[in-house]
Amino acid sequence: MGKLVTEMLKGTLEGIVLAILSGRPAYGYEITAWLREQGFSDIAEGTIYALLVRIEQRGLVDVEKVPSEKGPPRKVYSLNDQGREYLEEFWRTWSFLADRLEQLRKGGK
Amino acid sequence: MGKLVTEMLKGTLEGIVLAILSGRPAYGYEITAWLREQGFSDIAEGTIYALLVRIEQRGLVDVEKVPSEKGPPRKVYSLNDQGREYLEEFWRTWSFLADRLEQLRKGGK
DNA sequence: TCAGCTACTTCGTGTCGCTAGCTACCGGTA
DNA sequence: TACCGGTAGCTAGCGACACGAAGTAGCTGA
Repeated sequence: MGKLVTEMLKGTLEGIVLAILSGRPAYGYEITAWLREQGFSDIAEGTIYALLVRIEQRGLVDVEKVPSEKGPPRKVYSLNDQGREYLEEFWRTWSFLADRLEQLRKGGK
Repeated sequence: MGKLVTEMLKGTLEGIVLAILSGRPAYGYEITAWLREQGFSDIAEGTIYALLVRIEQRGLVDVEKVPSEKGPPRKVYSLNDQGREYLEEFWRTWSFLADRLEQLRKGGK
């Protein structure tokens, strides 16, 4: 993947992370690893941490510091009510966009 | 729509415009109007023109200046072979993203 | 004459992901 | 003991992109 996906991730990566957190609490390192497994081969570590800080400051997640057996303590994030609401708004916006795109793809060729 | 869609448009708006041009040649004012009809209520005019300049400089489109009955001459853009190739690459990237998102939406709740 | 539509251009701003670095804790190995 | 690699988080500077606001210019009709 290249620059194309990088640009597309702007705005969607946030929703992706919130969607992950809606399933289960998680910490940054874990999320990064999971994303890489899913094929987002070149998502930068720093990006995830910065994103987590952002959504924390917006009050979309709760944070708990949990000691790790191997390494420094983990910051475990979990989606709160406000975050869940925001996630739904995200899905609405995403559906809107995806619908237009799908129509364009069909009509365009 | 608000800031959410603005961020999501980064990277995708380019593909949207290219997809439009793959159906038929068009000029900026026309594209803006069409997008607004489609529900992209707050796409800024300046954004489209800047985008068109960008894809022209990358050699994805051919340009022809056509006089208008009412107003200054139109710059009509049409997708060339390079643009068509790029559009396919865009669709591949988009599919990848959309697939992950769809999976997340299903699994997440 | 001047408002209003058509059509394109440009500049400054904010957001976001990337790059590239850093700190710090732990285990195993040379 | 010294060092490396894996785990875990943080930060500063950068480039790309959409937005907002303003401007230029051509045409029509009141």
